[in-house]
Amino acid sequence: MIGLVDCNNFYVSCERVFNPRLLGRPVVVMSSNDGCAVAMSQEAKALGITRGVPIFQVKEIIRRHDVEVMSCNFPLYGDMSSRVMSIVAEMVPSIEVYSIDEAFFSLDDADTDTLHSRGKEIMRRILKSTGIPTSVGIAPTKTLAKVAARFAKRYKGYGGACVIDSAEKAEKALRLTAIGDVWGIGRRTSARFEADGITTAYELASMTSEEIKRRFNVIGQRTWMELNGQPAVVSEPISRTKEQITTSRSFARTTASLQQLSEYVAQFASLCASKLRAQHSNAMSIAVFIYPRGDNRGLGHGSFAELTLPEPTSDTMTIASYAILALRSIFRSGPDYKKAGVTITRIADVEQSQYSLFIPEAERIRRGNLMTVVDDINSTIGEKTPVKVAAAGNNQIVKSEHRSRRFSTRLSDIIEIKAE
DNA sequence: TCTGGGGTCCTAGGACCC
DNA sequence: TCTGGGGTCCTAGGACCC
Repeated sequence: MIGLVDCNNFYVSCERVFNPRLLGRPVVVMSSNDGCAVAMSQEAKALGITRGVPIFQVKEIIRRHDVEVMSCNFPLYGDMSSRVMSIVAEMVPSIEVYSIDEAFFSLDDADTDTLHSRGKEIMRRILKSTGIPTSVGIAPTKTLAKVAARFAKRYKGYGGACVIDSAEKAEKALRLTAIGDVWGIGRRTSARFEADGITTAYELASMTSEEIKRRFNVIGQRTWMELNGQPAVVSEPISRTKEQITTSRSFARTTASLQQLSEYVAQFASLCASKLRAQHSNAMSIAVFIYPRGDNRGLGHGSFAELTLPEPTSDTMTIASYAILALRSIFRSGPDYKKAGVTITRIADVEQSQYSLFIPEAERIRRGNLMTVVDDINSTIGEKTPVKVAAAGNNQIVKSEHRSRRFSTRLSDIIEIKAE
C-alpha cells in the first residue's frame, strides 16, 4: 500500500505555528510581490477567497472581515517542510517527497485497522513535533492515495486519515470525485471528458482499456490504470538534479530602464548560478525573458533570447555577463517592463562536463575556488550583506510588505518569549 | 491600476546519421 | 522518368503539478 501525507493549508499552518494570534482567524498567504492568494485558512476559504485570485479583487472581503494577509516566506516554509519530512521518514520504510507539503510513503502491512492507526500516528507525531496539521490517504496506488487524502480532509468522520483498501471503497470514493479533481487531469483534459459526458472519476475508471488507448495519451492511460488499482506512476529517485533552473520575478514597480533591468537580470542569473553550484552541476545555455506591461501570457515577439555559454560553467560572473548580453539583444526602449527572468538549461554534472580546449584550466580552477569561497561566506556570515556581483545592484525587486520573520533559519529572527 | 514562481513529462516534427 | 529504410537526438509547445 502507498500512503500520502499532505499538510493542511501548509503556508498558513507554518505562519500559525509562530503566531498563535492567527489561529481561528481568516488568513491568506500571498504569492511573491503580494500579488495573488496562494494559501488560505479554512476561515478564509469560507469567505470565498480562492487559490490564485489576485489580492486586489478581494480587497473588500479582506477589509470587511479583517482577514490577515501575509507575504510568502519561503525560507520558513522550506525549513518546516524538511522537519515534517524527516519525521515521516523515521516512521515508514521509504518516503518520496513529492512537493513542499506532500510526501508519498510505502507501507508493507495490509490490515485496514493497522493502516488507519498508522496513518493517525504519523499525523499525531507531526503535529506534536512541528505544530503542522496534516491529512493522510492510503491506497494501492498514488492516484487513489490522492483521492483518499482528499476524503480525509473533506469528511470529518475519517479523523484525518482515510484508507481505500477494497474495490467497494474505491468505487464509493470515485463516484464522489469529480473528473477534474483526479491527480493528473487538469483543466484542458477535464473539459474534454466533460464534453463527452464523463464527469466523475468512476466513469473514467469504468471505460474499457481500448477506449482509453484510442482517445488518450499515455498519461491518460496511466491515470486510468491507477484508478483501477494498478500502480503506473513510477517513483522518482530522491533529490534528482534539476534539468532546468529558473529565477524570475514580477517587479513591485514597472521599469523602462535598461540599467534597472540589467541589475535585476544579474540578480536572477546569480541566483540561478548558486542553485546550480548547490546541485554540483554546470550549465551550457542561458535564456533571458522580459514581460512588457500588459503582456500576461509573456513571450511576445522579441522578448526572449537564449545564448550558448563558452563552456559548461556555474560561475556567477560568466553567467551574469551572458545574461546581460542576452537582455541587451531583446531590450527595446519605450515599453515599461513588469517582469523578467533567467533560465539555465543543458545542465550536466560537474564530473561529466566537457570543457573548452581553448580556455586555460588554471582560470577555470581559480574561478571555481572563488565561487566556493563566496558560497562559504554567504552561507555563514553573509546573511544580510552577501557577497555578490556589482552588476546586481542593491535594489529590492518585489513587494513583500507583510512578511513574517525567518524564525527557524536565522538566529537574529528567533522567536522571543517574554515573561509578564 | 493593481494578477506567482518553479518545475516535470510527453509528443510531433525537424535535422541528422548510416 | 525513375530516388530507401530505419533509426536517434533535439526542441518547442502543450498540459499538468504544487
